[in-house]
Amino acid sequence: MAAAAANFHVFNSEWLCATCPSHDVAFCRDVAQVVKAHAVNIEPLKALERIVSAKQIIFRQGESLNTIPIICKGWATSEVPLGDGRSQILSFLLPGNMISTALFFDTTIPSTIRSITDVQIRAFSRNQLKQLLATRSNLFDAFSRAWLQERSRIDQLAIDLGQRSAEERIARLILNLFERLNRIGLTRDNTLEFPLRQHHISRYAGLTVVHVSRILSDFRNKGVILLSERTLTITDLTALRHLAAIR
Amino acid sequence: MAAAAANFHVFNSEWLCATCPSHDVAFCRDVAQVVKAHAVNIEPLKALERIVSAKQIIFRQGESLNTIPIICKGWATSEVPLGDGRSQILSFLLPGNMISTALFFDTTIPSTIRSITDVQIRAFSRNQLKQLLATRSNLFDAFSRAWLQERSRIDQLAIDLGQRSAEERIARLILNLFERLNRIGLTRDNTLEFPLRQHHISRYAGLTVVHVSRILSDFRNKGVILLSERTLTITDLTALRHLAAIR
DNA sequence: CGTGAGCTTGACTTGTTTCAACCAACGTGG
DNA sequence: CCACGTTGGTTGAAACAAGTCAAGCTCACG
Repeated sequence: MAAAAANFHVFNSEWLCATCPSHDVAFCRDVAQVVKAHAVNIEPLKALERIVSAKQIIFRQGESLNTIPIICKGWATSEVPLGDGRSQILSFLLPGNMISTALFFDTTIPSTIRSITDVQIRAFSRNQLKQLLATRSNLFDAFSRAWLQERSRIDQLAIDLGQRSAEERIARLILNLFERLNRIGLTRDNTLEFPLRQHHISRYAGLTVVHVSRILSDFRNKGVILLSERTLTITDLTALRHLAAIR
Repeated sequence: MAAAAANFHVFNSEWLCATCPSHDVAFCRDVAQVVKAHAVNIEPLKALERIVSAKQIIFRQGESLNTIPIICKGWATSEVPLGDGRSQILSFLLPGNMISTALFFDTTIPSTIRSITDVQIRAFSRNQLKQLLATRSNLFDAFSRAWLQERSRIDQLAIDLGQRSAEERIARLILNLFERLNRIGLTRDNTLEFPLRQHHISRYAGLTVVHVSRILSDFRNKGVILLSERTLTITDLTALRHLAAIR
């Protein structure tokens, strides 16, 4: 861990760190101008930097934290173990996401955070960030947006799990990830890095790995996606949207 | 609608209105002392009172509100329609619950609120409540708790929908409602008012009405619950807990 | 008295899980 | 460098949980 000044740009609900290669504003080709216009620089704050290798537990459910960690690079899961081996993934954390907005109000982390890929994290002091939030209204707004988005995402998951078929859930997951990565400039030509294993998808979508495998094969056979070597290409966006929404 | 001074007592995450019969502190027999000790009186605020009869839409998804409404009496749902007739109930709102803590940060209401029974609501001005929150730290804490609880409940729903069987989901729903009502003194001898129709349960638990009917019959036959005339008695709490948690 | 909302039950269908076998890729230690 | 276990993915057959369709029932209400 090393402390360093944080040159973050807060864009919509993403907290993008200008000093991380994958976040460099220049890297976000399409959104670069918008980011520059709306970005909030929170340079005065120091952030603890931490690098975690793939498949490690970063924070354990119930652990106490007095920092607000943000994912700068890599993918992680926020998941809740059930004790009998089962576990539900509540969200996939991508670059720019806070681990949990709930950490502003409670030091206890409600879910286990586990890295999928190698992950780079920067953690702000909760108190310092709180103070900064109080004085900078645009930063406060950015935080509100992040919070509302986190909330609406979990709502959406509950809706999907309650009402939608396996096919719809997986199609929607792919589309969501695509859109989130797209917003921060991490896609190109309908193609994205896709480090998820089938067991991640299954634990997010409430399905068995076997069934996930069948459905992905199905998508491939239908020609809507191309997936190999941790890279996913949406070859027929219209068809995928159709699979995602309509029964 | 009528404006009146609000003599609310904020207890844990419940916002109990002393002037509503069902909330009268005296009514909360078991928790009366605790409430008195921890209650935060927010008398200076005026609240708009509103009474809605059963099965009405109180607020429609996407509607704009600049108040924070609280359920004083009766039950309601927070639900998201899917457009094709399906809809997912995200939470049941009981006396003392805010319609949505998200209303602090966004005027747009993210779900449709519909009354189950006749409902009495009091709505605070968002701005006034915000100001009061800033000056009274115990009120702020109460709000944080309400927010975190709302959040943890929706997380729990997603977990249940993703990982648990129909039987488990329904058993857990009954236990949750029991505990929530118990906390505000609205149960006696393992018995609670139970105004839910099977279609409410089905839309919350992501099941068909038919299947809910079968499972409830099953619970009755096993002798764990008694349910008739909108009244539910848990006759075998241990067995119900067992059904709720263990596969 | 008729109509609609809510509940129950039976027979049948379907989506998803379970179990099992097998394969490919990969890292590791002898 | 090979033998080996581990992780991740695919496929088939059978079992099962939940959905669908349909009929009939009660009850409240205008």
